[in-house]
Amino acid sequence: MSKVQNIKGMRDHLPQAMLLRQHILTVITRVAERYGFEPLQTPVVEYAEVLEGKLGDEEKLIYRFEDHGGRRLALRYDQTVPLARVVAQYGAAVALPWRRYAYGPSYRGERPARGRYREFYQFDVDIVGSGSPLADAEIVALLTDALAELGFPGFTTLLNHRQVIGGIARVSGLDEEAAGGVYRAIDKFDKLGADGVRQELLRAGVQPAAADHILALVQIEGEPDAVLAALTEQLAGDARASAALDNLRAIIAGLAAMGVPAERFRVAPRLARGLAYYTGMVFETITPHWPEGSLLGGGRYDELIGQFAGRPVPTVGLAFGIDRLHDVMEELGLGPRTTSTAMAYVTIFSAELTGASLELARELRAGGVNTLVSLDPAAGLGKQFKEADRKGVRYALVLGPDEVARNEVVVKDLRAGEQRSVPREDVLAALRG
RNA sequence: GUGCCUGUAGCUCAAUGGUUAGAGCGCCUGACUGUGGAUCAGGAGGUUGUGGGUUCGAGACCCAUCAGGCACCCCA
Repeated sequence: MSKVQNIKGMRDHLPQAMLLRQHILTVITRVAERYGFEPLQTPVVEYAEVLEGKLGDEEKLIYRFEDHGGRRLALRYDQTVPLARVVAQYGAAVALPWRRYAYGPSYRGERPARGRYREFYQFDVDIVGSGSPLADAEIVALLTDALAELGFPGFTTLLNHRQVIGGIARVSGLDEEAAGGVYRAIDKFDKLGADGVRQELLRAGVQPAAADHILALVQIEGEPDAVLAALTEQLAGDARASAALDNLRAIIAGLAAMGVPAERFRVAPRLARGLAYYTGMVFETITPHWPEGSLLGGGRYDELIGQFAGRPVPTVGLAFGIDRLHDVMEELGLGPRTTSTAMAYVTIFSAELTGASLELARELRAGGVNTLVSLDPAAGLGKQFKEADRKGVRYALVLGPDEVARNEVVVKDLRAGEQRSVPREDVLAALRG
């Protein structure tokens, strides 16, 4: 193919997009480190068998290939399985509990759509080696802080537990085998409504009475305590579900104690989530501004790492979908509208004064001011101002013969359209002020 | 992976199967004094996503392919 083109479902991020993405990354990193999380980076490529057998149905989406030596390799599907590999591989070198964050691309061979790509970036935070409900709560508290700091309006985290869903299926007379289709049907509640889900359930082979029972349970809404109380009553006969509800109660108590506002989370028995490795609490964060999917999701997976390590390592974590956060923020006009990394543009008045301008630029940079300098001494000031303006730089500086003679610099605020002459030694202060 | 829709200038879009495919915005040059935006005058920019086919004639119709969007599926 001679065509100049990028791969389907994989995007180039031009400077304006990158500046917003970096802002998102900076905010989330700051929040994660505020909670004491530590960075980890792993390769994009893993041995195929590392990824296989952990993802259930989704395994067909893994990109696989052979290297020059005939080894079966795969592009990572997420950053959770690589984390499990690392924990198993380095043993006591990582002290548990371990709070880890990781940022990078993952790959899934899906049909691309809005907010969904074949190469996509996730920011993962996980707490490895703790089964405490405080760990679950901390993950949710962290994401709430991060989204609030990014300026997201009206987001809510829906909480559920794998064994609550399991209990609903069991109490309705279904075996674990039939439960898969039930989960998928339940998960579509917001999209299909009660009648639609009922039809799906019947299609999955659920008896009408059982379907009605499931629907009744799944539709329980209200304050977390009230929802939990109602579910406790309905699922009293199921020991695992009862334990799960106690677990959710402890997590919610933790959230309150950590200062997470009550309007930021709800208990939603209809939340299912697809990834096969979740074992405990599951959650996803939604916003009315992104109706077709979640901003991020996660949960507790107590057995995945054990598959590698040979010992139980309870873990809870989440993945921020950076591409989605970016798309939503762009649509809502959130975040900085920066188009340049530079704050100042130093013009060059003439070939003879090139040295003076470069010297000024060097001083500004030494003083911590991001500075762009003209590359064309032959260009008129008008053209240079235009370049500065187009780049979105706020200040243009002029150092002509008059300024040199008076040891001054003209500082022009391109946004305000005003300019003034300041003594050379005050330029840094003028730009910072 | 399945179905539907779309692809024309850097961007947003025009053009009944019929001359040399147009407009707005943007871009470049100049009017402009040592100065961006505003105004005016010029200018550049297209193998109509790509490859086949039908036709006297295709941007338009057909097939394939690539890319994007929507609905499934699933998910970040």
